Amino acid sequence: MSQEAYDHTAVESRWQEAWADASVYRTADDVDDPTYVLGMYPYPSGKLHMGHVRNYTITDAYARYRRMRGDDVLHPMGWDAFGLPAENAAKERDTNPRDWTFDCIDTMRGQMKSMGFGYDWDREITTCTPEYYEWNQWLFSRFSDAGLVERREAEVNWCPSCETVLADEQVEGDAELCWRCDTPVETRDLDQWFLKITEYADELLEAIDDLEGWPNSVRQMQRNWIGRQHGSEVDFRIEGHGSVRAFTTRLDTIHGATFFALAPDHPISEELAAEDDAVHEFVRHEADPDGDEPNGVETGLTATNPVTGEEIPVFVADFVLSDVGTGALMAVPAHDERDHAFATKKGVEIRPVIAPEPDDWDGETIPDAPDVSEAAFTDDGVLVDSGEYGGLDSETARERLTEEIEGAEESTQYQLRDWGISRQRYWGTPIPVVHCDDCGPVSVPDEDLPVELPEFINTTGNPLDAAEEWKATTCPDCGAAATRETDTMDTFVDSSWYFLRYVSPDLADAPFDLDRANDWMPVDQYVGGIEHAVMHLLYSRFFTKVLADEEGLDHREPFTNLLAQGMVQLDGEKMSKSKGNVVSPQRIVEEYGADTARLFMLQAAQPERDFDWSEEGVKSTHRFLARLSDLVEGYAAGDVATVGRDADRDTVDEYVADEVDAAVAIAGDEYDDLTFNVALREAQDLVRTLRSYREHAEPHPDVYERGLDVAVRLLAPVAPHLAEELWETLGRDGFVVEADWPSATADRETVERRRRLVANTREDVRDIVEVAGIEDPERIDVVVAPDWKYDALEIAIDSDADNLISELMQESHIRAQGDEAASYGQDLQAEREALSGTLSGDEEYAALRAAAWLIEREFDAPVVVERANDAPDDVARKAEPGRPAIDIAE
RNA sequence: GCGGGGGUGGCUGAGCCUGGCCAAAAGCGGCGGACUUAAGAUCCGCUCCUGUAGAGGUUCGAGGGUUCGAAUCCCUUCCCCCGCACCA
Repeated sequence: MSQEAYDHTAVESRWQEAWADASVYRTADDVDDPTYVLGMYPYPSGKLHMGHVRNYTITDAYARYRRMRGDDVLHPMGWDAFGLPAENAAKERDTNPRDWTFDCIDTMRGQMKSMGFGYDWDREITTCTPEYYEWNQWLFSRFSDAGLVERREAEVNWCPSCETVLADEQVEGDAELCWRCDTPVETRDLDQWFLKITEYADELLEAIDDLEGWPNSVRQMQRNWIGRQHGSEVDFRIEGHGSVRAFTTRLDTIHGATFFALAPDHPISEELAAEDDAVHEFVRHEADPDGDEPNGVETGLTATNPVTGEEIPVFVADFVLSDVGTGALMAVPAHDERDHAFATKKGVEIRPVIAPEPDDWDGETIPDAPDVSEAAFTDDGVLVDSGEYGGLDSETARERLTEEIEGAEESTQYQLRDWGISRQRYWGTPIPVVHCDDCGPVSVPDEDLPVELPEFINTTGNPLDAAEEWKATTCPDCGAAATRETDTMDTFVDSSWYFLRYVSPDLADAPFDLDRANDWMPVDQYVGGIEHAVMHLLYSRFFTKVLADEEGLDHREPFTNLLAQGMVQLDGEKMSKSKGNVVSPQRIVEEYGADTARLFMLQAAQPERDFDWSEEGVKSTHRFLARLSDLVEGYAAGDVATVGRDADRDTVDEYVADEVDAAVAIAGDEYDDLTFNVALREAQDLVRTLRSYREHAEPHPDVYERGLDVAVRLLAPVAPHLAEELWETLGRDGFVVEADWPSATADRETVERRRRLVANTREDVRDIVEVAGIEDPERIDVVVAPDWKYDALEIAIDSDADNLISELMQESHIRAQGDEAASYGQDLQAEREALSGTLSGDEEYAALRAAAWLIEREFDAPVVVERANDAPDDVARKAEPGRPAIDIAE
């Protein structure tokens, strides 16, 4: 047999063409409810990288597996084709974003095809085409109709280098750098378009609990991002400035409020800065919200505590953030760490008003106040020194105080902000609005959509601003001269509903076919990188909910199961161009073939874990495929000496047949769980078993051929080209991609017990041979326990009687064993709690006979497997269920 | 700080939810053997300690607990990674 690698290039291109010609990945519009398998569509940056390959290998393998299981499968692909890099690239290359993007798409589509990814390319979508972005505009108008669009001036993150607005999420790190170019981000006030995602904050938060197919980490990140907090708002009066509202989650601590603090950009701080030099100095120069130290300046004003009437000093402090709560807070240094630090620094009183609840608290006695001189006590407890509220527990006190303080009310705060979708860039969806001097901003009527992008103009600012002809239009309402909105949409708008477009990608009068979407959604299995845990996944959930409320979609969540795939690393480090440690998928495909790359990736680790790329591993995977190829081709070519097809099966044949069953039973479970690594190990082990079957025995053709056939099918989802080639070599009809998944006659528990029995018995023989120092065994007897012991074991497992022995003795055939039964009964009694089921005596006998050749081969001695009745008593006596007696003659 | 995930044999890493078949899968590395002129590849074993018949001992970050029985459940504690964070 040769160890030459098979010609992967020829094999792969041959089947890629055959699949395409036969449209095997096409999902017809009239299927009822296909299994929807989706990988996050890529930004067409130029070439596929290993992260893409891993992502799409996972979805492809799963899609193929589901298809073999008999499901209709929807497995589409598209392009997240708008975005800033295209503009930058166009400028660098003196071309335009459209041409550059489509070039990239062509390259990447070709790479995907060469990887053998089985997409329904008839459903391909490209977000930068008017046919797609028209529906972004249409949806914008629907959101607008539903009152979910707002235009307002907002302080935005502005990247001076990209000359664009960034979402909060696109600003990275404490240094606040642009996510694309690492330039420090500035702030600007601009009129911006917002989608009111906060209207859905409660549902987005609460529905996370039901997303049981999502990883906990992602669910938790979304909860944090939404950041809902229940508390109270309460008014403090500041002389000369009226009432100032503060939000607190700890209204129970209000008697301990010893100062009041305002954000540097709070309106009152601004007023004070105008008249007070110290405040001005602080607000304009000293305030450092990003620093670790809380800084502040005393204003000389006092605020009136609405409960106690006490006058407390007012500070302007940089640890107070204007976008948190109300931008003003009552500070309780005794019970808040940050307030404590500030009070210590400024010498403000620290007055404890909450004591830890005593262990034996009677619910009435007021405990002693805790010592808070060194650190705040931040837990809930019992109120002390709080007037009529003393002795209440924190929670009750909060409720009563909220009720009884004049003007106080319950309030819920969110960290989630409305989604600013305006971008001052060219390469995005034009926001479908016209600005009219008389009518203000007016939506472009649906019949005038899409508002298409004009030709690209190479300019430093926003090219749409420079497109004078395009900008000039008329007001849809009054017909007067008007100008177009020049902002484009954040590309996350595109990706918030693209999974719906695949359902009906060519539909001309709606974004998606509602009936079909209701049948086909949600996505059953979504796979992508963890970096989209918050933005893309949250926005998609938001869109889905709005479409459910406004457009009759029957689903409120887009993705049932989510897999966040791990990174492909090199020597423990993330691959990146800047580190120069990138492995090119292109090279791997050329050198080893797509099947090798796919198989290596999936068997290297569980899909959600990071793993190290290893050239050695790739080579070893490639050799495996070559061996498999040899094995199948050798058989097909008649090079394997087999027994006649009508020969009886001997024990080796039975063993191999059992192992084939075992592989099927285990691999199927593991594919279901997306633990490809385990499934593939099983398939690889099966190939190894078949090889040694060929080497050490004359295979039975039925058994051997079924083994090869099963191995090919188990590997088909991951190594589809070679599987297809070998499927044909075996003379099977049709495509393996359309073949049925193999079925097993044994369940997983049985095959695992069988394997364990065989493995334990083999180990025991080795132990004996070694420990007893047997040089050259002459004969090995393996004796399976008598049936009555299996019966006794079963009774013992089911029994809850105190006296097991008397229960056993009620069985006449056990009682008939006399002392032996009593002795075994005592053993069972002693291990009562630890007993577990085994195979039946007959099954054990069959399994051991089938495996006997392994022992024979290893020790070069005949092995006799027999039932207890046929063996000498002194040997048979030691046999127990799950543990045959072993007698070795020297 | 809060939240999430982890700490397992020389290394990587499964097992932990649903306690017992766990001295603990698999891979790598190492050792021995087969094949080969040789190397490579492949195949068969071994790889915590002790042991002349399948046994015993000590292990799963540390310490306690529950249980007939704990890598697995509970508590305390230390360390690592990820996300969020001067969030009122």
